[in-house]
Amino acid sequence: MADTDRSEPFVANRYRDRRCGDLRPDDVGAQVRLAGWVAAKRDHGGLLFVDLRDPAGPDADLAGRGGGHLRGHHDDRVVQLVLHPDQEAFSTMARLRLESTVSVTGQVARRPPANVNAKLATGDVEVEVASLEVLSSSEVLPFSVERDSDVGEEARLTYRYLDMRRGPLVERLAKRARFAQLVREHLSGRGFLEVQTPVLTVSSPEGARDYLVPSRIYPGEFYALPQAPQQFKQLLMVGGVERYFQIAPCFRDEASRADRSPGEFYQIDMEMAFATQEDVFGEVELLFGRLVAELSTKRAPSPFPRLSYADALARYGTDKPDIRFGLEVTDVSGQLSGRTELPMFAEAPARGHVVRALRAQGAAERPRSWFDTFGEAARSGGCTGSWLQLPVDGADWKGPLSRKLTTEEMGALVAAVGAQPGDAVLTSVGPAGAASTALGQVRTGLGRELGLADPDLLAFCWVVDFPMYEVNEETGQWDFSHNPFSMPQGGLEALETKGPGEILAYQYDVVCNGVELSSGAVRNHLPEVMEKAFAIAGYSRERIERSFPALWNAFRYGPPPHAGIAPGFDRFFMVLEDQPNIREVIAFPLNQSARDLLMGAPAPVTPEQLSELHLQVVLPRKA
RNA sequence: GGACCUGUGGUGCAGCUUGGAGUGCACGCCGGCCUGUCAAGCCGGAGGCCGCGGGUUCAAAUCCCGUCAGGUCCGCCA
Repeated sequence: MADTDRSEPFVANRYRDRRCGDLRPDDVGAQVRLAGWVAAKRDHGGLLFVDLRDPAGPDADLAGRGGGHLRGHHDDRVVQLVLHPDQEAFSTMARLRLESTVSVTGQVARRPPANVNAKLATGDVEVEVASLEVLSSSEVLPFSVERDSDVGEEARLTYRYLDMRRGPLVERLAKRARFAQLVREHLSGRGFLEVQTPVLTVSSPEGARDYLVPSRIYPGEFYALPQAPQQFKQLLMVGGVERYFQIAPCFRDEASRADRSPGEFYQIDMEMAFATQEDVFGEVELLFGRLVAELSTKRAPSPFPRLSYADALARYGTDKPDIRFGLEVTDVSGQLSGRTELPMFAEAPARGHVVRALRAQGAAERPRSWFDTFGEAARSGGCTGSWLQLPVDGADWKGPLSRKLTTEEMGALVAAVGAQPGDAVLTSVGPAGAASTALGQVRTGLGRELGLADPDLLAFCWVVDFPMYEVNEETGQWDFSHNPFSMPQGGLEALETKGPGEILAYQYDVVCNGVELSSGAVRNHLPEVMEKAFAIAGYSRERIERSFPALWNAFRYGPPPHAGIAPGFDRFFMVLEDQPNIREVIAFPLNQSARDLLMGAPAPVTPEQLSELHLQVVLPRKA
């Protein structure tokens, strides 16, 4: 690769005139000055070896491709120094702790053939130290900075800078930087204008909890950090920007998950004027295709397959399916409900219920507790879960259904899902949406446990036709199921003639390997349609005006039809890098409880600060 | 808001099921020896409120309750 170009900006100074990791046999005989960390010492009493490590260069993300898989030290950044006891430097170095920083001068020497270290890029040479300057000394470290050492995450976050020195994290940060560069280069080349939008804005009544910032000059008033630049990007469309993008900071005061950073995260926020859903899909497939091609060795089939929200739920039991493997949920309503005497199946159609089944591969001899977990999951979704365990080695059929179904019925069920000896068949009876959910959880678990998914595949897919509304469990009222600014399919006519539960939206997700990467929509740019759409969710026109004054007003002055999407930047990169959690791709992440173990945030402030902001703290009463 | 898992010298773990002296492993740390190592090696040593509080018991790292911290999940995330 072009790593020679990348190391070009290196400038010699009083600390160093070469990088440790760059020394090669060509340099034998040269006088060099090197600076870095003492990564390892091997003290033979009459001879002292030191591994001197550079800081990570601009091509740190490439380090892993060479010797990065080797155990030991930071092979691409390290060179061996040799010190002899007749020098002043010898005793100084012998006393110096690991991870102290030094600057040394010396001569590059060829190693004797027997002592070449093939694991080091610099393994053919070593530096005979002539002089040593200690630049800083390190105390005993809280944990080993060795590349592959096993360190708990709590310690890594508390001493994030030491975690970085180990190597892999900085290599990911370097790759993340290239990821961001590529996004900018690609989208700019496709005619998208990068615009930065405010971080101090107004609280929005919809969506997640806001982070609030008290105003000093307006007592009792607050800014809010944006959950996403949603309204700003739509205003840019009204303002005549043809295509917009931004690697946008987003702030949401919500609980975190392994794939969801607490507090703050970034989105590749995009919006296009005079554009359709198809236009958005086309641009995203181009962008993602390029990102994968240039940053990953995995395959990403394109164009991305599409499935409707209803199909995703029915076939995979989730709206974010991992389509890298089969084991799809099967609708067996027809097979069983008419034929069996078992009331659970027989009466399903009369209740408007469906019967769904899943081939649980290799599950025939799983413990009772495993099946009970499934049964409990089905019950909590308002469904009835049951199962059938196929015979193993000529033994009996097992599971509740083996006692309740006839041999013919069991045969039909087994045939319907394609079960084999050693498998089990799980069934779920209930409302169409819910019936597959518990089965989908089992499918996901089996996929992981049995390793059914191809690890070299990035299986993107579009999930389209999300419902516009759903019933709020608490209030019983119709709510927007996703973005309230989405255009309903069928427009005003659909809103006026269909039941809220029947109306679909031009609302879509892009999913990869079972992870939701992004939501997007064709926006509702027509005030009269908007008014009707909000009315169904119980919003008066006055409330729209009050809640979204800028957008409401702007849409009175000729808004273009527009559509967009906002792929999660951190999450996409996490999937691309196969990282188990999102903190691994963030330099200074908050922990799961939204606490910064390094800086100590959040923290109390002084009474003076509170007073200046016209705030009083009222702590919750202890229970 | 809820569920589950984890918490043992500086680090990573084992010990907990079935209570019996802080018992063990690897790394690190301190001291000594050592001229070709490269995760150097050899010898010796120090280092512990078993997260914290309460309970059961003759006796608790171990069992029970509470609490704090970290993680995973559900709710939540338009």
